[in-house]
Amino acid sequence: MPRKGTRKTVAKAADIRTVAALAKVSIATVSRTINGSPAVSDRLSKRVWQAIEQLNYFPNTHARSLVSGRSRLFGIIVENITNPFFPELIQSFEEVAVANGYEILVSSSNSDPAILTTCVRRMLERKVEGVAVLTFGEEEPVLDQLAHHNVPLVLAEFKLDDPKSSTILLDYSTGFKAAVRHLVGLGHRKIAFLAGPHTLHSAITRENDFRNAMQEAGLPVDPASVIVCDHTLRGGVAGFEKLQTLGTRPTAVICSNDMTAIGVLRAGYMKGLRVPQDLSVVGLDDIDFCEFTLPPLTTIRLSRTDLARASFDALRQQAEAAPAAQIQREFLVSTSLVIRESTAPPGWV
Amino acid sequence: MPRKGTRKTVAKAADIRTVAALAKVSIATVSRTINGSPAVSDRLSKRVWQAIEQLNYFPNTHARSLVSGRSRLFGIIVENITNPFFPELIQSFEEVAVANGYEILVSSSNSDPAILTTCVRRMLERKVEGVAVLTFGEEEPVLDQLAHHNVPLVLAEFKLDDPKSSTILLDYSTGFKAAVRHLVGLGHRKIAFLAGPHTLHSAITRENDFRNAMQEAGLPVDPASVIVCDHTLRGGVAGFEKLQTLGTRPTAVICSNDMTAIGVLRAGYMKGLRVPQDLSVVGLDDIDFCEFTLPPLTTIRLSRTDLARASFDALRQQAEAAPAAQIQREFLVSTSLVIRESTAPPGWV
DNA sequence: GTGAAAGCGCTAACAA
DNA sequence: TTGTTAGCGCTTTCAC
Repeated sequence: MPRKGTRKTVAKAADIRTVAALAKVSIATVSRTINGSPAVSDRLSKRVWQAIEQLNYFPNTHARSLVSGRSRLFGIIVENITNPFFPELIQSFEEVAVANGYEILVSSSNSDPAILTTCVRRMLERKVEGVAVLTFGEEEPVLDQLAHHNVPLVLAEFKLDDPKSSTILLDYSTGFKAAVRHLVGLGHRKIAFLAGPHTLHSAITRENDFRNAMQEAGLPVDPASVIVCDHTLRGGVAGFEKLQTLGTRPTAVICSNDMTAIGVLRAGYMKGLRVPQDLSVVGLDDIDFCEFTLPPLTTIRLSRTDLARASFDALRQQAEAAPAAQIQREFLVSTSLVIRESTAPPGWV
Repeated sequence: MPRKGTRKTVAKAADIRTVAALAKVSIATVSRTINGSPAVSDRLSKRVWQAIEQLNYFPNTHARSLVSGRSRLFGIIVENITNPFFPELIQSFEEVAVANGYEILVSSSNSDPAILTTCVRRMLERKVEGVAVLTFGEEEPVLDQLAHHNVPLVLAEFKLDDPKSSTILLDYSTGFKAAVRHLVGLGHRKIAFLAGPHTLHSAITRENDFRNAMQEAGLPVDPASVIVCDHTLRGGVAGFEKLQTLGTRPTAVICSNDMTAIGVLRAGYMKGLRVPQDLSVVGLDDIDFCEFTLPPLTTIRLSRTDLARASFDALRQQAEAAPAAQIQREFLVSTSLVIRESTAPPGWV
């Protein structure tokens, strides 16, 4: 039989005064105890903790933030949560943040400026102490608004002329060079590139770094074999089809991200083309799934743990540094090649 | 040349008093205007909005929450963010929430009670107005703590004896019956099941519903052909291998979730077994990726939009209902079969 | 319809 | 070392 509906007059949750009363100290002492101030005697501290325990008390974050001016909240804005790279990135970011006593507010912009504006607004209202903008896109107007409100920012691959902002530079170059070297070592000469949309900073950087790597290897880049896709699986399928129409067929293709590469894998399979025997495929990101594609994908790894870590560190420094302190405003995250089974000598059996 | 370091003495962000002063009204009027109180004359309202615009003002959420006792925050706890189902679910939940003026706090528990406890604690501190616990697991102790603090709760497939909690029931039964009927229609008689871990409520329910569907179809369930996996891709691979050792080989297999099915697809491919010719495979969830597996996966669709929507509605009702109001405490989310290319008649060419 | 004033739960400056 | 007290920025009575 269900309990009666009386519910013992909904006891208002314990507040700092309740604790103080029970511990027979002032609220200031309770506050100090909670915040680990050294200026509290063991005797009182013990009494306070006991009272806290007994009342199942925990402080009200809103009150705390209001008076201290610190929310211990960071925002993170990603581009597109459908690309597995981003959930994985958020996950890493959250882990670091929570481990360091911060909370996170997540938003995905889907590259829609209107959505982005709302996100930013919401974050501003919640008084975030910093925002990691990991969209890799061009959202400068909105960023200006954040910068305007003196919110520390960390951007991927983009520098804002604001002392409160930091930048994470991604060294794709290392990864691309390794990838090209790897392919050349296998005997490939004709290497195509499936690029990302040119609205993304990262896509442009990646394409440039691919070209540089090719140049360094002394290989020409056939303009027709650099095809702009959109970083989605579907886009990879389309890219593969364009690849097939090329007069001189490349024996290997490097993709601007893993989703594109997975699209190529899939389209290739549907056309009866064998990877890696007929075509070697290289991705970029190293999302968890790469291990399980058919065949497992050779890819340029962009460590999301490193990226998350760097973003967090950048924000934390900005948030916690003394006003005039000199802080690190540029961070470098590296890439490396992970060789799996989607690459082999051309014509290999 | 960079601007000088003076930065026009960091103007403290505008607050309600600034707005009131500029609009030449009292702060009460500003507050009323912002909150859409009808008791403000058009004349003043206009002045206030102008001032707000001009100052680029927005209210401080912490102050608001502190005084009103309402945070407009919901928490959502999911099990494992590596399974694409969950990011997709979070995404949907966030959309509904934001569209309705709520914010969300996300946590993934990874089925670790310690992590869960911290999550709950953090959510409590932020004064969430409700938590959606979509872990499908057994975290009753922690839930008790939430319930204890009078926080509205919505749980998937689990009923808590607390007036502040609601339950979302998942009708897997419809989906399983459709799947079995589909397979039987194709000519299958030996249908195996790769179950989820028995620590999850949902896994147990799914297994039961599978058995019921089989019974209804008049088909026996060979105990050996029900194999417990763990809802991961790796687990699916292992499950497939066990399947291969069975004396009498099933011609079709239904999996407790898509990741398991994808594991089967992959393992099958490595063994040179053809799907669907040699083995029909059915998943459950219908994650985005199903469309792109090789071959595209036939699956029992559990709409995450519906699930997110139901969770949100449940929480909102709890949060906003008048104290004594009668509210809906049970929600039903249905499943349906999505037929793609991983199922075919046994031995079909 | 509008304003004055009393807090929401907490931190931090100041006194003791 | 401890306590008193003044707000943090806002909503919400209660007068007018």
